[in-house]
Amino acid sequence: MTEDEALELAARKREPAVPPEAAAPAEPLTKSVASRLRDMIAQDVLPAGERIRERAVAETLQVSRTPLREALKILATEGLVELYPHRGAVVADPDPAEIQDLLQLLGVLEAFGGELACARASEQDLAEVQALHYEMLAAYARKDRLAYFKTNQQIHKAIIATSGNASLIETHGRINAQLYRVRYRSNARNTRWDVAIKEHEDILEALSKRDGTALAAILRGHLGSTWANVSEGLQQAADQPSRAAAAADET
Amino acid sequence: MTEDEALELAARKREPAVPPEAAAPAEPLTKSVASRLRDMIAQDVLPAGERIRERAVAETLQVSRTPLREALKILATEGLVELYPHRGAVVADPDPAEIQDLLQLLGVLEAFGGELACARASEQDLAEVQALHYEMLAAYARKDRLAYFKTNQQIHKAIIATSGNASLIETHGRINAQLYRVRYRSNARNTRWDVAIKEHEDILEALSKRDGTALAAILRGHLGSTWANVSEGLQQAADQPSRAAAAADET
DNA sequence: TCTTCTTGAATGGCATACCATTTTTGAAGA
DNA sequence: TCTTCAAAAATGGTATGCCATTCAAGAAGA
Repeated sequence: MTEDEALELAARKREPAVPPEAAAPAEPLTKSVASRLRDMIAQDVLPAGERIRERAVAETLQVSRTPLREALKILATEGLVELYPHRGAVVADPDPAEIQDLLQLLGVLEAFGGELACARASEQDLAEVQALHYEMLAAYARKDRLAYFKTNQQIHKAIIATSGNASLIETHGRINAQLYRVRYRSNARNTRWDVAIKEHEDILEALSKRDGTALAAILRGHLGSTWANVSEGLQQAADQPSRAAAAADET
Repeated sequence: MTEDEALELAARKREPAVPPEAAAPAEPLTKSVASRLRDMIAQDVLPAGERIRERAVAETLQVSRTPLREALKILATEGLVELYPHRGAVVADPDPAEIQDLLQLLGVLEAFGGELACARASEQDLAEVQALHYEMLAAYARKDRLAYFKTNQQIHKAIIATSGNASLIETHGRINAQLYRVRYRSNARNTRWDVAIKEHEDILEALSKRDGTALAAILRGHLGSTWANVSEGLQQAADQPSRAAAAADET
């Protein structure tokens, strides 16, 4: 990875000669660092609870500490990391209560988005969600959990996007990001897959009928299933500690 | 102001001799700069749409550009300023559509908070809200718009706080901050003061009865009144430009 | 052997310096 | 007088260095 990034850096420095498009505003380093950190957190490259050492991570990412620190402030505001004065940053590790709070809030946001979507969506928008739904069914048929997870996320994102409320879209994205890791893990061991599929059928039906009230109710409850699965997973993890936790105990 | 801040700075540097309490974690500069900027934006010291010159503002605040820039990243994430690559930061200036989106979202958040509050609030919590309500009535009786505004904000904040959902509290605060300026101005010219009071009576009644459904409905609609007043104010401003805008035209 | 204190290494916080891009200004030409 | 272009000033972006605080290791004492 380090080599690729070095090449990328070199490419960036070469560019100024002939900018392909004057419209390209040249994204600041801070922003791209923030994106990469988000990915690293989502993919557990930076595991929850782990301390982020500025100098080490800056070197890994081939940037100086300044943009890294600015990116960390952003992630802290987004709730993905926590900052302790003079003690550095650690990747946020929400406890069950926080996860439940986040899921409930997300449910409320999705319910609102669903209502608006029913009122404002174009036929094209509805067709796109329908298409994603079929893609998800395809992943389900193949028992491809990863594809299922991603398509599922896309569907919810698409519904929110068609709400047309920019602040809602923004806020939903933020809350969702805080839950990404948890939901990803939950998806991997989901024992209620068929239930989720059924709920999605209901979601699509309400949406195509433009029944905002019904859709809102379904969406708000939909994450209840997620919570049931997540809390079950957490319980299981508590009873039977993972290898990682056991290894940590050995030190 | 510069002198006070210089003194404050000196005080900060003197402190390390004998820390009064070891429990005081010494707030980072970035955080306090962010707070001050938030205040400056809320109070129109930094007017909406205005460009923020890093070097100038840093000097005013008696800090270097580093913590200032970190603070700006935070405010940008919060939606209070907008960052344009290589072109700097400007104070966010939401247009009517964005304001309406924000108000609707805030309404949904408050409705959710109200539901939870009805379910979870202690008698003590309810008593506190009731007390704030009477304080607000006092301000209304005195036609003290500023006191009314602040108490009003406190009431809504208190209800959300008793919801017990940390993410909701956080998110609500953020959306509310984005609307602070607009609502402050709106309050100053509100022609529907009596309507707002009536709605607050209803809010208190539903809360004391712990009727979550009713409270949610009222709170969600409550901001509709705010929107009516805000949009009326914006319309008026468009018809009859303010002195500030006129002065700007002269240049 | 365990506890406590001291000392040094490591880390984060902040300021400063330099570079690239953008904006402004003013001079030349139409 | 207006437009265009070029040079310079200003501004934001990034890297680096120094300082204060925290953390870790080891020595001294119980």
